[in-house]
Amino acid sequence: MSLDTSQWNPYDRNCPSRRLLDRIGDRWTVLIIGALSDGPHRFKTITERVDGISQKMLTQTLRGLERDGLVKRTVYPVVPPRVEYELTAAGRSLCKPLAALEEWAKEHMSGVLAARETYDATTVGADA
Amino acid sequence: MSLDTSQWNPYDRNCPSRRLLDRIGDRWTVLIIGALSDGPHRFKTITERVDGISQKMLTQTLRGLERDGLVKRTVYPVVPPRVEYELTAAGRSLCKPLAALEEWAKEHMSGVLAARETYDATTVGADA
DNA sequence: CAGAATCCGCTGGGATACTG
DNA sequence: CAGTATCCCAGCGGATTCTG
Repeated sequence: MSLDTSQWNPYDRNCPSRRLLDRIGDRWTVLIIGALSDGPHRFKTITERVDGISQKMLTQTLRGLERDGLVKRTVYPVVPPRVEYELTAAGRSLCKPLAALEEWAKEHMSGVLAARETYDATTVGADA
Repeated sequence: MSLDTSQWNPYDRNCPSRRLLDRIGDRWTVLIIGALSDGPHRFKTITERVDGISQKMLTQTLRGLERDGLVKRTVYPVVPPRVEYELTAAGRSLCKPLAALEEWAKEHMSGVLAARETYDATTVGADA
């Protein structure tokens, strides 16, 4: 592939890679990619897997991912409509990094919770 | 450490791990952790490294990271003030996953850009 | 079922001014 | 230098309604 990664620098406010980082770090993107990591799924299935996502945000995020070439959208001309979403090769390559993030979150959840208690207890003076 | 990760599920809207995922996927968190990955740094240094971040967001994000036990804040009682931020052990464990994300973004930037052009060209009908 | 469209509140986040 | 405090706007994103 011979990719020149040196030309992209997310630490520069004007670099497109910063916005890409925004997208993939997006609250819903992480979960949607995760939900699609085991194969193609219908719109409704994703809604169920990603608990609490609104239909608007799901559509919107999927469109963005499709535009970025990370997800492929397939419409089956049947009634009622059947639309399936699946990761492209690029999309699949995102699975591992995002899964790692998910894994990190789960592993450190209790530690973070504990740290917060300590912090909040130490930061006395905010209460009446 | 024997961590029971099975109790956390970010796909559940009420699980705290979803919010943690939000935090670490945050636009600024990724860059700030990255900026601190090579050692302690002063407030101003981070501002310069993370191009375009406002002092408000830097303070706010750093406070959140400190509260979560990912960053340690050290104040040197000198004048003018000198405050250094450094990653804790937990914070350092986040470096690799986030660096992977950054790396992914840089590697796939050009592909994504190309995909967008194709998509936008295909999606004719939005104009005029 | 899959989605488009609309209304709208909330807050993320920038700009600016002030302080220790 | 390292913040804190305010003002304020844009847009994220939820709820609801309507359609093919």
